[in-house]
Amino acid sequence: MSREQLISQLVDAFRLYGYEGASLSCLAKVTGLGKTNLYHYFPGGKAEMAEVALAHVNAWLEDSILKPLRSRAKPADKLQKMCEQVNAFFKQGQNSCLWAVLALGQSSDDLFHQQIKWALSQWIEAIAVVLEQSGLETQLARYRAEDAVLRIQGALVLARGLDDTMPFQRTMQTLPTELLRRE
Amino acid sequence: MSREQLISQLVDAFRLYGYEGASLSCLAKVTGLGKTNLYHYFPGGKAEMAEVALAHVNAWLEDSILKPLRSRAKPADKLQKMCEQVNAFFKQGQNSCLWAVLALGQSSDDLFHQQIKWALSQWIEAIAVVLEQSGLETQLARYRAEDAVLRIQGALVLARGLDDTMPFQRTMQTLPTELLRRE
DNA sequence: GTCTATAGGAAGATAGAC
DNA sequence: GTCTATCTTCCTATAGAC
Repeated sequence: MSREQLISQLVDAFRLYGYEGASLSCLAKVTGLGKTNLYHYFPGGKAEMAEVALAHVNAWLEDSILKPLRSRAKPADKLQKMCEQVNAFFKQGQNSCLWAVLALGQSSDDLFHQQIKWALSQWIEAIAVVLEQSGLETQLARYRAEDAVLRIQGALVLARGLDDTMPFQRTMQTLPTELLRRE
Repeated sequence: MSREQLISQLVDAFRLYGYEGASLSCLAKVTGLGKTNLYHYFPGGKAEMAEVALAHVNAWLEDSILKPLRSRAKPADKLQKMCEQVNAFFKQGQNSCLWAVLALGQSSDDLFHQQIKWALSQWIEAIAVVLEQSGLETQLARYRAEDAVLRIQGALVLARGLDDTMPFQRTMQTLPTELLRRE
């Protein structure tokens, strides 16, 4: 198994069970490796595993979301692409978001907070730029960009709370036009 | 200290540290009681403490949100009142939501899932009814009601992730008019 | 790299004195 | 009701053989 696959499994485990809930026995079972092996790959222990998982998600953001948003395509197309990528990454709403899980689960002064803050900020900023390109006023573009990320996060919470991914899927469908609407 | 105060402290502890993160030592410190005393009040242990905390939040929903929404006041006023209650309950976005913390932290087949699902469903349903009263078509009313709860949850996630409560406060301000808008 | 074995501590929970 | 003491289980982490 490649290191990429391994990290991907760690991501899945952490977003399913949370940081505290994902014990080493749990991580060992999920990955199929012994507890000891996990320390071989990640000498820093559980904290390093979570940081690597977080870095993996942040790399996904950079490659699959931010880069396309910064391309020279049309705003509507870029937002459309973004929603498709998000929909795929979160498996139509079945997966929860590692940022949210770690942000809600831990106290505020933790290891991961900076990485999470950076990722969310970058995402919002990138969307805001796209909305400005479409002709929206700066302040409104920023509000709408925050609203976009906020709705994605909320839809993922609702998916788990209601055990229903429909609100997430509808949000992904309507988001591009809602963001670009005049008024 | 009254039982109400005690339970309120448990709610605070669970939504701050999560279910796994809130150890008995932690709960003992937060409440000022010894670990043993907690078992005196809640023989069912930590699981019972979390269930009682959840029941407390659900009672808040019923009293402070659902009851007013079902009153005979004007739709716009009822939604306005709801946002004020939510804003106060979550301390302008500083507190996170126990439903979200428990829904994201645990695996899906857990003890609390039914209570959370019930609460979110009731809330959405109550908002949908209000929006219908205001003249919105049934299906659209339901979508917007889901969107309302979803945005509140997302705003609370963002507040913790970005360490910034502004998106939450703006959401609370604009939500009533956004929900009622014609289009 | 992958195992067994195990250390050291914190977890949830209980017994029983006062 | 509130304490001290204690039990068992599970946790993270390490040592060391193969």
